Amino acid sequence: MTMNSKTLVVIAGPTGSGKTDLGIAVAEYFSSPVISADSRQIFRGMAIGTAQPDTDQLARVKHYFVASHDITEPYTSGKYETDALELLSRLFEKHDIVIAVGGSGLYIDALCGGLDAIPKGDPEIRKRLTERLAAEGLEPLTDELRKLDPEYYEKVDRNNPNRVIRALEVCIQTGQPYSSFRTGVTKKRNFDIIKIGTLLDRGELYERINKRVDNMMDAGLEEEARRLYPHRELNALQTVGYRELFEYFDGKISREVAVELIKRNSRRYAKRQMTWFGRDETIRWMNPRDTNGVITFINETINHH
RNA sequence: GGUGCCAUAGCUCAGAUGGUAGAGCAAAGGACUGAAAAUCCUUGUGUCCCUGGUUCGAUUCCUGGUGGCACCA
Repeated sequence: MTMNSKTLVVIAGPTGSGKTDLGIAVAEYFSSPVISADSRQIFRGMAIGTAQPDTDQLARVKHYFVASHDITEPYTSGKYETDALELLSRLFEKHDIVIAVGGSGLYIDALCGGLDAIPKGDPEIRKRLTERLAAEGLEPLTDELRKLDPEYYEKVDRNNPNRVIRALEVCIQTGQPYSSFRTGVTKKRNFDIIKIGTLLDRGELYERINKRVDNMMDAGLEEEARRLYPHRELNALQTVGYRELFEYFDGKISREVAVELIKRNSRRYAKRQMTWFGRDETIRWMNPRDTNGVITFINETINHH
């Protein structure tokens, strides 16, 4: 039993499973702020498509990392780790419990376990590699990776351009193999972590996702996307809900098809999230509607520490 | 009512001159260390509409039915 111990309650789960509402309820109960762990809700101007908490919810509970950054500002999981930890240490001065809510598995892992200290990628190098990928294909890049980092070459998914380019850019920039920076060590945080996963029946989750997309369209997602269209190349907009509408704006698909694709891609995204979170054995899966059960679980867990 | 065409995976369809079948999409499973709502990998058994016949053997050919579509009345 440690006095003054601090606890981060993480609420994770697939998109559309009710993380936001549960997070608000739990935060209100503990009078805690919420820090979002979501790589897209962090941006301004994307409120509808990324299902950010609504104005009423934002008024009830203090939120961080929601609509806090401009879409033109490149953001990464590494920066999130730094920013979130710094914020947390300030919040823990006044709160014993802080709630983290989000669906970006890598961001949550960065926050809870840390990323290895790998130098930030140089945008120029990445740009060059990306151009080479477009011009020459992937093979010359994997060949180069074999020379610069044979160890990682053996284990990397060599069909995955993002992985290959990331490794290469680190090798080129630092002159050292990418794998030499990878320790796989989980950093110890100076606060306790309770992870809760929002678990819904697959059929129900998919129904909710489909319905939520219709609601987004009713709420003006198309207009939101039109405002963002000029920035369509930005990473922030490589996002379900916008890409499909951009295709519609380009006349490549009908509006109806775009909506169907948003639903389908949201479902696929949810499935990828479930795969990611399913690996995390520290997550306690609970019914997102069972607010009291979740609060009870949190209280009991804290008292046991 | 008549004639013709069609009926195969959740959907759209392909195919075997008779030896029980395969594409696309959908779907499912998985990977993931500074792009992560991104990116990538794997997975195809289904009364081949029903019934009877021919045949060693029928989903394939033939009879009859049922359903759909088209045209003619």
